[in-house]
Amino acid sequence: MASFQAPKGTFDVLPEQEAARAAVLAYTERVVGLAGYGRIETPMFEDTALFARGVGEATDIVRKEMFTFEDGGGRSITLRPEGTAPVCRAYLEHGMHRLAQPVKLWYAGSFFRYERPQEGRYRQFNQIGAEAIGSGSPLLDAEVVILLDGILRGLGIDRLKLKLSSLGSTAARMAYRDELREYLRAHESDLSEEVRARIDLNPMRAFDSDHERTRGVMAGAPTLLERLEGEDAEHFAEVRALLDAAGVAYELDPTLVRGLDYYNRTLFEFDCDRLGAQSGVGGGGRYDGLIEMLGGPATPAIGWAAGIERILLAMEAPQPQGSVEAFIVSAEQRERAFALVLELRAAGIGADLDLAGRSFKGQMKQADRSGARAAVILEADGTAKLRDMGSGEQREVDPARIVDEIRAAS
RNA sequence: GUGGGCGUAGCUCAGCUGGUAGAGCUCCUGGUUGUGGUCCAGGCGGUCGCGGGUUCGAUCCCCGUCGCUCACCCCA
Repeated sequence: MASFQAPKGTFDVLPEQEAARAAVLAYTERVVGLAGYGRIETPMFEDTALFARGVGEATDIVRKEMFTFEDGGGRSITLRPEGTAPVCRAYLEHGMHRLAQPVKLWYAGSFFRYERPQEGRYRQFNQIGAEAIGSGSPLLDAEVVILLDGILRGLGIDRLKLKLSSLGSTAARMAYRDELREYLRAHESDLSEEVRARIDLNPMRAFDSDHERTRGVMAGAPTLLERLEGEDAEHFAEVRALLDAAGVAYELDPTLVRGLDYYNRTLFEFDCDRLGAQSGVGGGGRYDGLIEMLGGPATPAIGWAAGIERILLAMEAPQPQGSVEAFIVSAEQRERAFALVLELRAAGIGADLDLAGRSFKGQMKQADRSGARAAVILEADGTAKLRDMGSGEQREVDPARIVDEIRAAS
């Protein structure tokens, strides 16, 4: 038993798992790249206040899930729990409001949340995300939803469900929350203890309760979508029409609540039932007030994030890792084999040799395991043979022309 | 933070009502003076998570602790 293990909620990504992750990143880059998104990288940690203000003091993330510490200079630092606030910070810091709007950015990297791990949930996890800042057009709402939908489906994830809602304007949302709170208080005696405790903090959560009498109460509760008015209602109708036109299926879910304070208007989430309890693969929404909250000018924006680990869980078993093309087998000519391996690699051909002192038979076995299509057998008399590991065919080759022979064979 | 399940070889696991450990896979060697993917044989590999208790004796019972895992909360 090893004396050290990866810290709780963290994990190693082993070589055979990297290919699938790389594929997710490559595909994401292609899809968002075609839509004009440029990649941005922000620090793994930020000033704690950025998240406290940006994400919201009342959210679970800020109240109990942040990895916060003091640096040597007495500054309060937090390992980033999400990507939107940092990207907005960078937008402001680099004066991106001077660029043509909207500014389209995407990112991929690790995020940190101090939580009890479970399937699809880790303390250090990875996300891909996209943010489009500087436009309130419903076209942009539709674009980002379609991008994530395209990425997820393109990666082969099926049994995917898109839930869509709108929170309306911040003012409308606040008004609705007050109305809901009043409604809940009026029926307080029928509510479960947990729901009652959250009336002030997060009344929307009451819609998710399993408590029977609570459900009864909520069936008669006003919903946010019913309260959408004026421009908010128009905006949402337009987003829906655009998604319909694009053939993106969704279901309206007025109870959809994302646990971050900065959202307004369009809200969406992709669920996959292959994931168990943590069924959310990714989601996002519009956050027209965030930039202003961070000290910038009023700037509309929208974005999403998706969990790479959850994407991987939802995907079919992925493809195997890469392998070398040629494996050099030799009995007592390791130096010669080594020199040949170096020569092949220099020529751009993946090559390897036995590095464990194996018997001849063991070397052939390793050649097989390595996935190499060709094995080169160096004989004691200086001659060489080229063996096709797929067909088993083998022939003598000119030792001086091995690189060419292998190149020709592949 | 709360609750359930589990912690025996690198991996997956077995171990009956307590008598100081087994299998399969993997890996190495041999079966073929050298040729892999099948098969056969042998071998390497374990402080039975850790600490304490009960007992003549504990992997097996009890307590504690750490870890993993699933779920709640919430979220990726």
